[in-house]
Amino acid sequence: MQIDSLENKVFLALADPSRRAIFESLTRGEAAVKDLTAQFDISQPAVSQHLANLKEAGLVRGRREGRHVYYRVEPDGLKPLVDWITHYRAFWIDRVDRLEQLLDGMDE
Amino acid sequence: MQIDSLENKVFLALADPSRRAIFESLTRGEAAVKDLTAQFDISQPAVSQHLANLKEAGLVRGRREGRHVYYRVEPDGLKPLVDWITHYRAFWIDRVDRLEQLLDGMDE
DNA sequence: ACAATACATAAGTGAAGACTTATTTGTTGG
DNA sequence: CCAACAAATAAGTCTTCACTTATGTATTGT
Repeated sequence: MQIDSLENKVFLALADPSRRAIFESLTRGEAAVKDLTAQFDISQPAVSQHLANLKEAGLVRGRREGRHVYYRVEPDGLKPLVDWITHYRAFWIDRVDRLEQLLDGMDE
Repeated sequence: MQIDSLENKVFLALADPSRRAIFESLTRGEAAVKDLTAQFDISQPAVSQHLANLKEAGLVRGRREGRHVYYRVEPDGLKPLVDWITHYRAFWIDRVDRLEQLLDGMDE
């Protein structure tokens, strides 16, 4: 029994193709659950569950307007993912830098 | 029955915390299966299975040397992930740019 | 050659997860 | 108000998956 970090939630949320497809759709603009349900070949509850998952991961935000709930992408939602990547990317760049330094030193 | 794309494999591979931990460990340097098994609290077969998964996703590469198999990070392995992110990040930046253009236009 | 070491594969198990249908909860138009 | 619509939640099913133990496959040292 372990609390999952936001980072883990983001990775888990994006691991599912349907969820990524929903997220991608939302990057093209706000949409109500109804619209998303029409757009994909899964039931309305499935869509709602995916949205709840994305919301839990901080990737998406819901806004009620009358009978509809409009979802939109949360701008900083991908930050944990970006941070994770840049962290390890930075490591490689650092290694490359150090390699270059080494090579430069050998030139002299 | 559906082929899964490399993109999907990458997302799936990184969705598991143990697998991310193994990947992260490998960014700190090449390691044999034995070393990784010692490092984490799971069995050797579990480690091998995770490595096979990471390899299938193009995130990792194995090199046999005698009885040992040394694994290392595949430098371009994260590219699908980076591409995916920048694709949608580009969309937001574009939106921000257009918003700024609009605001600039209103100044005149 | 063979015992030992390192790793991979096989097979089984329990938990998590992605769906479904059925129902409940909000919210409005008539 | 209430019939109808929109979305969320409940409950059940079937699959996927992360592990385990057991076994197979390479590759050495002696």
